[in-house]
Amino acid sequence: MVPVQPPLPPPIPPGAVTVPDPVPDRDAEPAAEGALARSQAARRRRVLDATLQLAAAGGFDAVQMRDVAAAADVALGTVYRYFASKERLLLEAMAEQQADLRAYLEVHPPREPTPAARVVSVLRGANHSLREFPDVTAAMVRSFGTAQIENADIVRRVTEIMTGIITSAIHAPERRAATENEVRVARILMQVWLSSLNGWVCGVDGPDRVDDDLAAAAALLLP
Amino acid sequence: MVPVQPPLPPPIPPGAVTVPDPVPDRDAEPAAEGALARSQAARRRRVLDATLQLAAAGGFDAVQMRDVAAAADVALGTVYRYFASKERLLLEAMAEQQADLRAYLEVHPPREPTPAARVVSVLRGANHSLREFPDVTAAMVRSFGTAQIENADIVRRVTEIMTGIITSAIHAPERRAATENEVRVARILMQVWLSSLNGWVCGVDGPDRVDDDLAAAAALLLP
DNA sequence: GCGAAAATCAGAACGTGTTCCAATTCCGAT
DNA sequence: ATCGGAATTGGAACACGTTCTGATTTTCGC
Repeated sequence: MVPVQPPLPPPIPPGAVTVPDPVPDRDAEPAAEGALARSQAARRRRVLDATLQLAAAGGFDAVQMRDVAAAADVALGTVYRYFASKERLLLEAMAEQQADLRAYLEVHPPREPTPAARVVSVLRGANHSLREFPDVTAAMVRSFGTAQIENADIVRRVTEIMTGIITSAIHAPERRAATENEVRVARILMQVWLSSLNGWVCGVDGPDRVDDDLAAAAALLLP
Repeated sequence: MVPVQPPLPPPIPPGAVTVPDPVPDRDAEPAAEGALARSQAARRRRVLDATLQLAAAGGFDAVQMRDVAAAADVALGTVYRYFASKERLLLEAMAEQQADLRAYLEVHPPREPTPAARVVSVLRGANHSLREFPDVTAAMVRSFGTAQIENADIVRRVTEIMTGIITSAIHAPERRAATENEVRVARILMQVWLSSLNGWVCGVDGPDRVDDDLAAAAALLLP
């Protein structure tokens, strides 16, 4: 079992949190020009980094909005200008993490011969990374489980990314549209994944259970 | 599709909340004798009823501990003596609801000819009831999704009841031990169920999606 | 450069979950 | 009937997410 090396980004290299890269605010936006946009992107990034840093230390409860603001060197009100709630903040971080995983897998698709083996390989790799920062995972999964209507958009984005990752694994390395049935199976696997993660971060099951659940489901649902 | 009639208990007949039945505190405890135990059981019940009543009105946010205490005619501290947190309060209500469903199904097992059809029938019936009180469902599912380590026991209880309901449906009406494979399948279906409910209460999907997801999963996993 | 508009800041303030405490009431054994 | 201990009460107090406000700074079009 080759552990897919760096699927999820580490929650933060503990130094260098000031003035990171001037990426555009969200993925897919045409990179607004001025200095404002630049400093805003930097601020947003600092807030997200501070969030991950705090979550890595003590999980959901350690992500206190006043601390996030302080660590990001930003006023509390500014945090709320960028992220409408603590929940949203963590969900955006989760979406970013999943998007990073997807990007990584596009460069390093799984090589196993069968769909089931590929799916298991990808998800094991992801879980491996999640297990290295259990508190970050717990914070994100918990936010996911608490989600309200006002965050439906990010929740949807996260589930779509996860489903996309799984469908890609099903028919990787060939890149073609997924069949209707593949999408159904991928959705089920994503649901199993989320529920299983929830069971883990709640302390109901050990972390291995996540891998086991997914392996069992993949074996039953995929050739 | 015969909607299984009253699988989940209605959140409360809006009247008659004072001094309900003196059932023993939890299921399976030998009904302690004295007046103390009796009044305690009544108190506990009032608190749970008040919780459901408030949840039915406005969901998770409407269940405010001070209001629960007032509605149950009990001091705030007493609520916390019985339920260590708001989350726990809602999870215990959820466990009770699921236990009621299980009890109902023992009397009215599904009659369909195939395991898949029986499972779909049972879960559709349950969903039908859940949809009648969406705010109650949302409150419970949300508590489930937020669960912490200190509530691992109830979370486990709930998942076990749900899994048990599904395994029973798989091989109902004959009552025998479930095979290892049936348990695996039941667990996957339970996870799909929970995830799907989460998607519904988050506003990501419509309520029909829950039925659809379960039907699709059952079709893929069961004969 | 200059002025208007937007963004940010610092901090107060509010609501709700949770904890704590002193006073009181209730139960059960003597 | 009474005493001791446990349960309950009413309410204050605290923590943290969230909102609000007025002052200050930054950005951009002129």
